[in-house]
Amino acid sequence: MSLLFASVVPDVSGIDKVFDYIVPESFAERVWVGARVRIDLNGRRVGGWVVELASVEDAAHISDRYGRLLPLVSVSGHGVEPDVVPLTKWVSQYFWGSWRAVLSSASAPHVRVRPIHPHRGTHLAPDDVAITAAVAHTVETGGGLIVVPPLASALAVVAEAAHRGPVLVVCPTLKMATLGAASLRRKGFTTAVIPEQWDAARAGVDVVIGARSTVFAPCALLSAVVVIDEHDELLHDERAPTWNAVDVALERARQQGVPCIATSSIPSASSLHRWVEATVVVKPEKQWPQIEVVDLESVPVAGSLLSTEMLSAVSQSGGSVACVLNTKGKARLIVCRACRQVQSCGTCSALLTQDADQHLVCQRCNIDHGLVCVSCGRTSFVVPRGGISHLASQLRASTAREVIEVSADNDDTWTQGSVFVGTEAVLHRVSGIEVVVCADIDRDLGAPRMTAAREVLALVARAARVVGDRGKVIVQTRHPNHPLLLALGQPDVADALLSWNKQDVAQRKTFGFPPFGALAHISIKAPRSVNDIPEIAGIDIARFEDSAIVKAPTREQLSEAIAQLRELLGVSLRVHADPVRY
DNA sequence: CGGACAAGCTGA
DNA sequence: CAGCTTGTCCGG
Repeated sequence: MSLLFASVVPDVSGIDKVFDYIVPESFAERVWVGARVRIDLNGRRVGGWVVELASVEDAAHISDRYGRLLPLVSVSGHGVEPDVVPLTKWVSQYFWGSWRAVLSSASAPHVRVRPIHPHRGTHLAPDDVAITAAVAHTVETGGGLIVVPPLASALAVVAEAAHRGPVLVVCPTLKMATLGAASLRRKGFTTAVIPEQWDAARAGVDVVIGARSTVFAPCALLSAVVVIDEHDELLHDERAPTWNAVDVALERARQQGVPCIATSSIPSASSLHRWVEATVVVKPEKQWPQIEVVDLESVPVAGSLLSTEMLSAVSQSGGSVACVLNTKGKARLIVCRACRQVQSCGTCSALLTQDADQHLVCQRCNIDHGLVCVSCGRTSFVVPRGGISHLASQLRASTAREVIEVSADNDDTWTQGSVFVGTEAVLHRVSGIEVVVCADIDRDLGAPRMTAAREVLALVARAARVVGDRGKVIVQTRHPNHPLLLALGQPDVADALLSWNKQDVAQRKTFGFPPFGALAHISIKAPRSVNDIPEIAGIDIARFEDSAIVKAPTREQLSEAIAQLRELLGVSLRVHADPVRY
């Protein structure tokens, strides 16, 4: 007689182990690897995923180890695709997180999956010669990077790949995926948008498309994986394990023996490094909008952000103009609405912040100053938004057009064709923008971290996409000789950016930063502290208040060090693989 | 995670 | 030393 056994990962946080169960004969037909099941665990009924099935032919060998096993309670239905289960395990190991968390991100939105008849679209003629050639080249070499600026070209890459068979497409946002799917359907492809159309994706369509967790979605007869805008930070999951959809897409493609194609207008350092031999730059007629780099030193009024270029763009453009002024990293002031007093700590004079209960607290000496103004005792405060209101009022004084401040607590419907002032979020919240002005890029460029220039580049690329190739981006700075800004000012921006990018990659090599070394951010909960981190040979540890950055020459060495720390610190240790900022 | 159990602390 | 808190281990 043969017996069936299932290894199950329980869906309980804090348990990162696999447990074995007997599969009752009545379930045997309905259990598969990846299925959601219910199990008895230590007297509790909990959910879980089957990660392995084994049948034992000879009952004589079973007695001891298997004699005490419990049966599965029930089979709930769909969880993870069987062929994706090994991928989820790889992700949990590579990014130092729990298997359970990855299985959870990779699971179908419902356990009930309705059967749908497979439907493939008709194969159509390719529509862009340059892109056809680029895709052919990357497919031949087993995968690669295609540098294409506009979203339409990225979708042409998807269309070209989809001519060859079903593709899985990972986008930074669901919004982009939905728009992309609509455009591909107009071209005659069948699509499934994840997570909504999970069932259709399993049954079979030309294009399975969605945000970052789509990298785990089903795709019948998968022939290629495509990642759009591979440089985008949104492809990183912020929750532990902090996996990155590009790395996961590559591993999925490797496991399933299909090519992985990434597209970007401003490739990340790791992709440029990884695909040195398989990078194709596609050059359509016009790819980037006009980019103007303005030297703020030449502004007539000292300290003002109102350059002649900005004002003439405001007066000449018929459509909306967005002025972006990031206030990231600047201290947020809390000001009394009544007496205008800036709230600061009486003991150490540090600026106060507000906690979840609106209490004014000093983070330096950890004192709760209560709910009232430290000066007049009233309870109503305002948080001035950095220089945004200031810039808006200056603009109002200089133009007849309507100037609107865009902020988080202000979500009116906008008048088209106005001038909008706000943080980077303006680019996502206003439509019909013709001109973007980055009013003071030095605030972003001067951020004290290795990735500052890349973040600026990502901002400019986002602005470029918002205005389209006939719009205009104005970048204002006091350091027009910064290599990145010099590149942005070149007539052939695409070319200049690519060489800036390669130079940046070379510079990272000399510092041993990713992709040439491995980084992790670790945080440590009480009762343990950063002082419990020992020195480890070959590992660079930068200690902060309750966290540390760990750097190693290779990922293997870093893995070893983290295993060692896990052993020592246990559950007090939380690991963030490949921090986006450092 | 949550229960079991062991070792440490307190008070009459 | 009962009764409680705190910490560590384990689950199939």
